[in-house]
Amino acid sequence: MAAHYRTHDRLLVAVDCIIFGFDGQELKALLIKRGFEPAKGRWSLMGGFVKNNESVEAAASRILHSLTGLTDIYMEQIACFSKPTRDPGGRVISMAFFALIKIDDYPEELMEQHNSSWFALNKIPSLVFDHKQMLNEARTKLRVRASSHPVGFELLPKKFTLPQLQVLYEAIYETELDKRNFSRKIHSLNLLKKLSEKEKESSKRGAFYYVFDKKKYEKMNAQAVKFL
Amino acid sequence: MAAHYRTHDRLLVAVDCIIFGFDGQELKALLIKRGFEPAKGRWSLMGGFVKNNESVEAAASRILHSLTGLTDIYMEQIACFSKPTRDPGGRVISMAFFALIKIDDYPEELMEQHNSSWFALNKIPSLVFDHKQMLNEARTKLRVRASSHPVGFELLPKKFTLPQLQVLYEAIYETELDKRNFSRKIHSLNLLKKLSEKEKESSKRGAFYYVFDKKKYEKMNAQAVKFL
DNA sequence: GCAAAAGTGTTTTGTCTACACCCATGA
DNA sequence: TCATGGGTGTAGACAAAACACTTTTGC
Repeated sequence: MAAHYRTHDRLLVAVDCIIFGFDGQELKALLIKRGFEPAKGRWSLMGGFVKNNESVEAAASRILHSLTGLTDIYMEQIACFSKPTRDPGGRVISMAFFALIKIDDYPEELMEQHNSSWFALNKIPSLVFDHKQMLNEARTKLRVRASSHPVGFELLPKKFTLPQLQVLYEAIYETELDKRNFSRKIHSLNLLKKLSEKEKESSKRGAFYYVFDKKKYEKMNAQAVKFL
Repeated sequence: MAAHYRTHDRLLVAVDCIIFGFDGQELKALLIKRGFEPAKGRWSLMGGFVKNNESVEAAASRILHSLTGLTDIYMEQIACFSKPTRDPGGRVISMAFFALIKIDDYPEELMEQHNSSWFALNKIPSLVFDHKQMLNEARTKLRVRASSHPVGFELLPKKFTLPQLQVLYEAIYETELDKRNFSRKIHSLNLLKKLSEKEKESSKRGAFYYVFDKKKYEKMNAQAVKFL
């Protein structure tokens, strides 16, 4: 590996992750209290620096793992934020990612340990730097993505009911959906397996559980399914 | 501006631009023969390094300007390419952009001067590094973008005819469109102003010129118009 | 027996697609 | 006068939206 590019500037490259979770009612984002200067003590996205020997995706995975203990998190690039003055601590460009996790997979202990907390999207506190903008773009991107790819399931437990799925999509799109149309649409995709078991907590009658049939989805090698 | 992040790795950050043009028949991409090692003499996207005091967008604009002499080029981030081994010349992460220019605005002299050349998208030669992948993602992104935003006009002269516009969209989507449906769709958007002048080169009858009414579009502050 | 959520079909509306003929003009 | 590309309307197919009642069961 020769060194041809000696004369050019080298920059600090960070990744910042918008981690979305769903509590059954609302979409939430995981934020942490910054533990170091500058802006120590303020709410911020989870982030870190990209190392010399890793891709930005690898950096994001590493950082997500260090916060949540999870691996194989669904993740997607949003955009590069690179205004020279965006971080008063130095010249840092940041690649923003959104990540989708099942909210229950993130253990409470770690929340205390890392000073992290879930915030409903309409109750986001002031954030450091350009993190609010990143979060807004993440939301937009999530909506776009969810409309053509089955990413919602990343936010739900393995087993979920149709009403739960509907509430999730209503949260993502910030709209109300008609349950008959929703049900028909979902079933027409043929991507769910109905279980015989029922969820009985939220109603007396109980709602059937479903699981997402990932294999089937991959088989139909659909780049994009018109989802909702 | 303190220096808080001293211990972290610094990386070379590049931008690479997929410059699209339209010659009235086909979509083309502007490529240049690399003038420096590594991979000197091979076809490549136009790129360069991001400087310490500029954003990636500013770097892309600067680089596009240096190649084409143009300013205010329509431009959009595609994705960050960052595999550690992607560039044998060193550890460089690259932000890919696509750019849309009017093909006639790029003067022939500059093509010789920079060893650049337009290539139809189905006749792209072998490219350095991961540039082919960047180009493919650019194409996808252009399609997505053009389906919901009026970006096609960036590729056409100020005055254009409906048949010209249709051929452009057929090139972007790689499909044939029905001219009656196309015409109705375009007119229903109410974003074109019909001129009284006609284009008479490509037919005896002549086709009316139109211009895109950018002000009107911005007034309807449409984030997204379902375009085609 | 009633409150509360689950589940299911039909009609209406609007959008997308397919399709064919006349028009204006230069050669 | 004819060859060439420009311009226009309508009917059928399909998908999306609106809409209400019955079922189950714990209390």
